[in-house]
Amino acid sequence: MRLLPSLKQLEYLTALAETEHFGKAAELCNVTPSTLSAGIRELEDLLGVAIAERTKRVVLMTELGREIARRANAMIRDAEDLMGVATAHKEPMTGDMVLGVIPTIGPFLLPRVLPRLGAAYPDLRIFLREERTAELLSRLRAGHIDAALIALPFDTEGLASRTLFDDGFLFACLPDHPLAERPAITDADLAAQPLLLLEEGHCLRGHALNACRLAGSAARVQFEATSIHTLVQMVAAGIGVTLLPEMAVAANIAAGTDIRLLPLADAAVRHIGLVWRRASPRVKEFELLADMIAEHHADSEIG
Amino acid sequence: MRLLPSLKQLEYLTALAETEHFGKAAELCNVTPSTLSAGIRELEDLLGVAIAERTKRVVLMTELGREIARRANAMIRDAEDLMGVATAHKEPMTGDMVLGVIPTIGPFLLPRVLPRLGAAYPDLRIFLREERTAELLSRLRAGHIDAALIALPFDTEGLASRTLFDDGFLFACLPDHPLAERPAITDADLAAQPLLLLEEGHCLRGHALNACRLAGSAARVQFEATSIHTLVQMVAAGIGVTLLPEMAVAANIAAGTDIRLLPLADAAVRHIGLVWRRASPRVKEFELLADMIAEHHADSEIG
DNA sequence: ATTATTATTCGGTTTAATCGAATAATTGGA
DNA sequence: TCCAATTATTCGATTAAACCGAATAATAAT
Repeated sequence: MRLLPSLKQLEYLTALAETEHFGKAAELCNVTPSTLSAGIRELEDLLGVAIAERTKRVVLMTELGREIARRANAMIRDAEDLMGVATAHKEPMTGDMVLGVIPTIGPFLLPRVLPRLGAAYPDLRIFLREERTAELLSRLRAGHIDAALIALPFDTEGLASRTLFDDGFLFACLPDHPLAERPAITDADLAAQPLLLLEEGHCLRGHALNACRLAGSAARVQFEATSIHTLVQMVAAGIGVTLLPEMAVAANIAAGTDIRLLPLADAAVRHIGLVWRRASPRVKEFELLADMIAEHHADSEIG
Repeated sequence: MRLLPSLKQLEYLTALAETEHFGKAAELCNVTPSTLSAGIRELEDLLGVAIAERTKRVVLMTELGREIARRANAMIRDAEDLMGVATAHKEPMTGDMVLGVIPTIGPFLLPRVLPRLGAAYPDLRIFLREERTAELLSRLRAGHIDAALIALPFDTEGLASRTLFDDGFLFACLPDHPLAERPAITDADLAAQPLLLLEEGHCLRGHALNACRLAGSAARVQFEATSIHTLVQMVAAGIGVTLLPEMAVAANIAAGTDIRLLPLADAAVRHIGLVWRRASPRVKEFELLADMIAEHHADSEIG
């Protein structure tokens, strides 16, 4: 049978690729430098190629060495996932789970979901990380977070995702605005309105523009806010109008202002979804988590 | 540092999952049953879960065991790929390469490309496998073939691909056909023609229909052939008309018949492409191969 | 030149892997 | 029901591998 490298050797390799220093790499692996050196040597013998040039005192990884280290990294992550499958199967919904969430969902959904989650699964510790979608997906792919709550559509190539529920938009303006007495706001109305939006990078910006079919006409945007709360303050101060997610309105984001909230004639939504790595060991748990959030939302719709 | 299973243990596991028999699995791994038994036991201890139920004399894999074996299989393939990266780097374009090709490309392209390839890389042995696209991609993903020559567009999700050149279509009919004297055939002409096509499963069928914007109207199809050669014979026998790939015409497929070949007014093409697994160790070689085929086609266009 | 740093080599020790024979468990047939 | 055949497992012994620590060699900085 063909010979394969050992995972231990691959760990040595990734440590060396990371540190470019035998001593530090050895420390990372909890072995002595001599052991690590021997391991790398074995690997080079096995592969028949040079992984690191060490003519001088400094270590320099070969281009090929980096490529192999990249694959080795992936394999080690796979091995950890494999271990995770077993532990997740033994005790589902226990231990630590790192959850990413975008800032236009987190503050409005999680305060009501997390208590319920904690009650249902007391041995599960949720760690939250609030970032924008692109950053979350990057961290997700790298294995730094287990799953992420984001708004779709978004490019989730290579990931698994599930839609939990839809989140609509409401038109927000002051009572003295020309549209303030309308029963509903049409696309045509919106097209004539300079909208206040979040700054570039927030998916809500694109989803809001998409909601009123204004994807191309970014030129109509007047000012940019850094958070939904800022957005509300700007509307309340009479600077302009905007579209707010129903989710944020339901969380009383406009409380304490005299902002009017009007429905849109042509219902448009963003889809709130949970995404995770396809090969994640905790797929079953994510399904449970998704169920719980979807149910929670259905409940709060009624109440 | 967290403990990981060894690749050897994972090999034992995959062998056991495959055979469901300790003795045969041991033979596959070239070890004694006792060794394999101990290895599986260690793995179970490490994971903390039962992989195989062996209360009776027969071995029954746990559902979880199968899932873990699936992952183990992928990891071992990754390890082999990693080894392959090194050997491919040492001596590119040598050794064995298994190439898949669809029947509507192979006979027309390869007879002229393979000699050139053999001359350029005398230490490379090409093994061909001629199947339809779906089968090829399935075998590609499973690692049974290294790369495949197919016609795009096709769903190549998760694979890497490169377009080599475009292959147009020609209208084929007998001299006594009403359209035989036209300088070019329009979409409207084609819409009024019942076409002869290949049987279901050949991508050429879809691509030809797509070439004349007839995707939906499969009802217009009269008879089905099992190969392009049959198709030509049917046209020559006066049964009907069809669309033939330029590539096949260039290979003199209609020689010896009095078939008229007319260009299409609205140029439509299929894209000939090479696909491979993204993680394949031979990516660099596939780029070389793709270059060679594309250059070959450009040359033969002129000549 | 000298010193500090760092990868490597070497000998010895500990640990792990593997084998072969014996054993236990189970099934199918006599 | 009991016997024979099959098959996984256990056990003891052997072999191979992993690892350490000290010594060494090579290099860069002072």
